[in-house]
Amino acid sequence: MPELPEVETTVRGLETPLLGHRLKRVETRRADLRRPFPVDLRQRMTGATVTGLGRRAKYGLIETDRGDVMIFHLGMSGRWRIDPSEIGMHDHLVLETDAGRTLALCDPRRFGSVDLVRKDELPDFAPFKALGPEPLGPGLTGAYLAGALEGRAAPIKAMLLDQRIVAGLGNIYVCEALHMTGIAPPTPAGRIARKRLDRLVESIREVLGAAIEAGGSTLRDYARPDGELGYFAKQWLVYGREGEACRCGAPVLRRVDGGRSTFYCAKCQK
DNA sequence: CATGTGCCCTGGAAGC
DNA sequence: TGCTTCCAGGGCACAT
Repeated sequence: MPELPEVETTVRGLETPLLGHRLKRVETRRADLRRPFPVDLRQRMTGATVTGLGRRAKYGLIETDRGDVMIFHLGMSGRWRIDPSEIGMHDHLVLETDAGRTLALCDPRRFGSVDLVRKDELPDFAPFKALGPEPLGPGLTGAYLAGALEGRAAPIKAMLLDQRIVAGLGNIYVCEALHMTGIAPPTPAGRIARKRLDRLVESIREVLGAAIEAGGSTLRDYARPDGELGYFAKQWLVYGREGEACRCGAPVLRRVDGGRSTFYCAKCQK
């Protein structure tokens, strides 16, 4: 379930096996995910040493001493398997380090992607060009949101999922943040009072922060035999809880907008 | 430009 | 048990 917190946790989990290590083997096991793997991926990554790991929105970044950055997106079903007992049919990219560790990018639905760009050309990487501010960074403020949403008639839920407004929010945490703030998902984005936007920003930070913390705990025990990164504990208040009681006692409802489920409480969210 | 819709792909869960 | 249907964390192309 890769949203921003899981990508962040994944990137942190890659530090130990990758940071400072030389890649002695880089193998793609098919030609593409959402789009083709870079044709020179193997050539440019083999023999390179990983000098840094990072994240931008829901993209993970792996930097090498050659000035390259491998950018991965986990799509809907992607995850890195660490030291898998065997390589499976959905392990589409496999890295082996000088320490003998194996990392497999597993993505059954193949909605993910892998790109390779020069570090100094990162700002020109097309998918990054239009991204809005990081939700956990200094760029996301009530004032910024007020400006970005001014005059917009679209539902606040759709606006928060738009990566050009805020980069990295996904369906789960948008539902959770709107619930925490008490804003109804269909509310026209441009008509939300500034004060509520301030609180929305706080909720976004709180919800993401808690999820990253939970992911961190998951990470600490992820050294299970299969070495897989685990899933986050499902501690959501509305997401995936249709029919259950909200904290207020009213039922959690589900509606579908643009083909995606929205979970909310009609009593808490106005 | 702003907004809404459909599709990419597979597997797991629920329904019958 | 076995078959069918529904559903899913994202992003993008395309129509209006």
